[in-house]
Amino acid sequence: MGKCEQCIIKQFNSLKSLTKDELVRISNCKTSYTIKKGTVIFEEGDAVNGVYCVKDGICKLSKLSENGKDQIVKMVVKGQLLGQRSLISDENSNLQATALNDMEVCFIPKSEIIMDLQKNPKFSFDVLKDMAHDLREADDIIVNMAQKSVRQRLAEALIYIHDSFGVNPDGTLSVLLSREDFANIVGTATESAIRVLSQFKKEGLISTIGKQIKIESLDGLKRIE
Amino acid sequence: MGKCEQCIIKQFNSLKSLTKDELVRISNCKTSYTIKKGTVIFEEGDAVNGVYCVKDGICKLSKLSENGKDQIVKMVVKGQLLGQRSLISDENSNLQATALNDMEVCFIPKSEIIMDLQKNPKFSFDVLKDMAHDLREADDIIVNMAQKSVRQRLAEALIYIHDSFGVNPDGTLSVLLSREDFANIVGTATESAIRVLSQFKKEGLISTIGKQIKIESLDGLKRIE
DNA sequence: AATAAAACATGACAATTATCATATTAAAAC
DNA sequence: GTTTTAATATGATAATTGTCATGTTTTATT
Repeated sequence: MGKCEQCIIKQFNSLKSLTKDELVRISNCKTSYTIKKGTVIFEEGDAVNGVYCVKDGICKLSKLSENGKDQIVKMVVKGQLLGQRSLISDENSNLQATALNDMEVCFIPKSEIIMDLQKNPKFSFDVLKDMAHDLREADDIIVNMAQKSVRQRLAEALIYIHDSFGVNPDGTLSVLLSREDFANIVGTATESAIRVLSQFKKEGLISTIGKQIKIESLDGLKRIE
Repeated sequence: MGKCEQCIIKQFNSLKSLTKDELVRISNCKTSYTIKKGTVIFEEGDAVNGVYCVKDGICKLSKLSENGKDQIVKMVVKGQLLGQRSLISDENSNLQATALNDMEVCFIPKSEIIMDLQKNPKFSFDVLKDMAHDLREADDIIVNMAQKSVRQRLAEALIYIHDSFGVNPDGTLSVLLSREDFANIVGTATESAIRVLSQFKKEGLISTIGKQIKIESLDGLKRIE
């Protein structure tokens, strides 16, 4: 099994602020495993007793609403930490995490991380920065949900996914989502999301190869009012 | 001028985790003043170079959207800290803060707080918890915005304001908001907010005395589907 | 107190979005 | 390879919400 001290993934998240000794300690109690596409990693209401360091793959964080829809609030990709918040607030999770790909993760038990949070101010300040960033992102999402049309929100979702998670060699978005997932990101009915995507296709803003989506005109999408 | 060490307000926020020495130091460099209703405390894009400890009054945190509307993201009341996030992320504010009442605040310069964040793990863990809580709240707002009707959202906003900020002796909500503010919390047109409130009134769920709103049936509001 | 300016209210209508029905296509199971 | 199932697609229609017009009330100003 790999060692945290030597793991390159940690460069991309707060774990980089841990000392060598701390990393060695964590390395000894972590469990590293793979999660199959579609697996629910934790559910709403679950006690999440640790943090997942995502070595590969992507998962979605979503919340079930009363009308049966599953609003996607955030996506966590390679390099990021999953389950930070529940850990800190000492409450059960308010979100469900589901793997969108096959994932490779390391699970670090809560007790270890809490210890470091309490002893290493640099680490805890780093986590704080991460969280401040998430909060800022959440504010933007609130404003978008409240003030923009489905068409605008979907265009922005495509741009976001393109810019944040990148594209395959053939130019298609590297994160493969169902139309339902898109609807759940944007907060609309699946049919509406499908309709808008079809429209984008007609307008030449995107093209599709099966489920895969390729952005043909990033500028065009950005210009949508 | 009052001393932080003796201030009861700090009980309600993270400052309670500071040591006596730290509080004395902060007390010596804080400035305490009043802010008139309607004053913009800081704007989007401003560098917020400190934290406000709210001793009395309420303010709203909002973000301007492209269509000219001003989405309210959060309200900060007596006892809470204002400007935490911008402080931590070292970025300019993404939100505007506007006083809804006359406010009494203490302003603590950034450098002092950052020093404590880096030296007092208990304090920084407390701020972390606060932020985790805000994030959870933000998630809930996203889901509500995305999945619920204006009617439902407005009912929930009324319940939230009632439960979080309390009522006057005559039973009216203690936070006095314009219809436009309600619209900006719920993320709808002012006319729509007015219409829904009128409807609630007709249904006997609320009553009004001028701008003041009194909730007549909390259960009725909760039952709205 | 008279006037001006906001804020509140409501109607009429348009635009957006959801829902239901029903094809069509793609993927999974046998 | 065929059957079954799930995902995608599109039309028709209803429900929700936004916009514009206009009137009324409240609040502020002189």
